[in-house]
Amino acid sequence: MIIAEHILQNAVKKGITQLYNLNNLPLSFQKTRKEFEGDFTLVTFAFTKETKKSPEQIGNDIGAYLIANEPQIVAFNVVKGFLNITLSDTFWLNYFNSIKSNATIGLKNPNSSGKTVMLEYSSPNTNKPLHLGHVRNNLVGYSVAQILKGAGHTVIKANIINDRGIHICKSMLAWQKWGNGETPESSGLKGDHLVGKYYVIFDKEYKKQIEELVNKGKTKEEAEKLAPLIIEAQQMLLKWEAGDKEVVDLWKKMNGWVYNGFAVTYKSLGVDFDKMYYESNTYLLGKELVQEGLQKNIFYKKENGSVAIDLTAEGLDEKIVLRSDGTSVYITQDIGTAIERFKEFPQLNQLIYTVGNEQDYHFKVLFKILEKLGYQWAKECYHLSYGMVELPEGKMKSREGTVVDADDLINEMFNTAQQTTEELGKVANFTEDELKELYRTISMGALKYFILKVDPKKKMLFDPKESIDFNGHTGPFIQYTYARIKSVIRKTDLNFDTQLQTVSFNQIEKELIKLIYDFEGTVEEAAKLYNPSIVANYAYELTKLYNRFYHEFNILKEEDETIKRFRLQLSFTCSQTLYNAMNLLGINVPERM
RNA sequence: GGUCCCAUAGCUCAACUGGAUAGAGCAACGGUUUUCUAAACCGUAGGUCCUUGGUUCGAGCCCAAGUGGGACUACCA
Repeated sequence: MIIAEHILQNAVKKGITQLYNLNNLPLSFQKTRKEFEGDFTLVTFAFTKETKKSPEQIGNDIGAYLIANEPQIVAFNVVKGFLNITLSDTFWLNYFNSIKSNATIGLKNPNSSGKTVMLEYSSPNTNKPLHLGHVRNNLVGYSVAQILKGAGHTVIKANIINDRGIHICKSMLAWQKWGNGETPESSGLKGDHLVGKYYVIFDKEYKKQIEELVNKGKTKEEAEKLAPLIIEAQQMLLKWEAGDKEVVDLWKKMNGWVYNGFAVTYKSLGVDFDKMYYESNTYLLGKELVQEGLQKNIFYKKENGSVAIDLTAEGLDEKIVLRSDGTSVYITQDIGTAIERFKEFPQLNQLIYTVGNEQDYHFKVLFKILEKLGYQWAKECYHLSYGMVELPEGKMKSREGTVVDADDLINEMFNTAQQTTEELGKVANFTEDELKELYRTISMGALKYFILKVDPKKKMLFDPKESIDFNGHTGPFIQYTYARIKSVIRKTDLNFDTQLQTVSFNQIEKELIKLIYDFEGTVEEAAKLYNPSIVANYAYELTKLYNRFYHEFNILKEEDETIKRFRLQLSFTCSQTLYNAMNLLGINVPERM
């Protein structure tokens, strides 16, 4: 329990009451910056108005009070409006003793918060393989789920597969026309790639037809609607909706290929789901709710028969929720599925959608509509909006082939990991299987860390010409440090039997303990903000500091037995903290590398 | 046209949500290994935090205007 802040809060509160007879001033402590002496800092500018004293005076008053009245506080200094407070070494040692052998350091007990969250992520289309943009979605979604679990929430990971619609029919039609019965087995292609190939073929042929029509004098818009291929695809969609056996069988067959392909990619990425939804089952949901909304006058019928909602008062536009022919649009089914999920899971407190920021507007509208329909939980719906992954030349576009394919990238990373490891030549006694496992761990560590270290909200750049690094601020650096600690521990007997009573630790050791102390708050903050990058950057800070420690001080060769034991325990606790932090990111750490 | 997002070192990203002298990695340059894993460590160099005004004890962060970039604004999904 964030014990240090607790002590400071209470002591300072009492002090202010006694010194100035003031109550309920908001106190906020921050970590003291490295350049200054101290552990925590109280900013005293905030109290100048109430106390009518200078910030320096206030700092000195409170500081003196703390020294006199709180035995755990041993020193203070004042710089301008900053009161820097130092806690005793005993306090930090006690803290360390209390957590050092705790495997779940920083994490709350599973399901202890009483809050249940459904987190939807991944949500692929079944007409093409996954690319780097999807990878970011999967990694962010999975990591946020891990972090929310770490914060004690119950998390249901959900995936809604976009398995129907005109885009699926495009692949199907192209395969029918030009596929010659090709299968994943006959072609040696991964199922999702095979289907994606025909999606691209469709687009190429479709563009040809458009061009021909334009040459015959049609406008581009007319040509896009008149091209025989698109008309055929639309007919196929109608047949699918009517349950036409031939179309449905083809659809099942090709979707099956895609699912097999996705399963491989998901396994590589290390992501999984508790609940699968399929749009082919849910796309009709929401229609009857439109009737309900009409009766409540939340929606209105337009002259042409379509149904809409007016959100101009909210700063949004008018939005169609049902077409004039009575069929639904995308948001209709989103309304339906949201309601369905809260019915299916009555204990649900929150619904999180991991979807790119290009859909910010869509979700604003969706949540507003749900709110207007009177659902109390509407305000607990949250769009976990992440930025696009861009290439140096701009956004990735599937149809134009300017995408970084997920499987290709994963394979490349694997090869780089293998090559780098072989060059370093430290794995002579690994078996073949152990090596493969190690390359997987390192390559995915590099890829995942690369993506998760940046704030999900921001767009990020990926340059395929520059391979993802294995040195510096990277996943492998953290993994290496973990393995390094394990290597030291393997050489001796680590035991926590006796508590350390008195150890005078050096500056870096104290900083390490303080940093370990920060982990719990870091996890809480990351959970509050749905932001894995906070955990990623924390892990890096701890790693860097540990390496400095490792370089400057001996552990096994230390002659003073007490210090040796302390350093060993401290190293272990660092490794455990790194393990937990990386686990929140979905990154494995190797025992040796 | 309207709405929203973004702009920090040559490049990729931080900055604990308004606090102290804006930090890392990569790239460049120099150094460290008979010692627990050199995927490491130490050092040098690199900044008009897009611009201009405002708010305040204090602004990279808040407000206003401008510049540049992006997304959205379908009876597509």
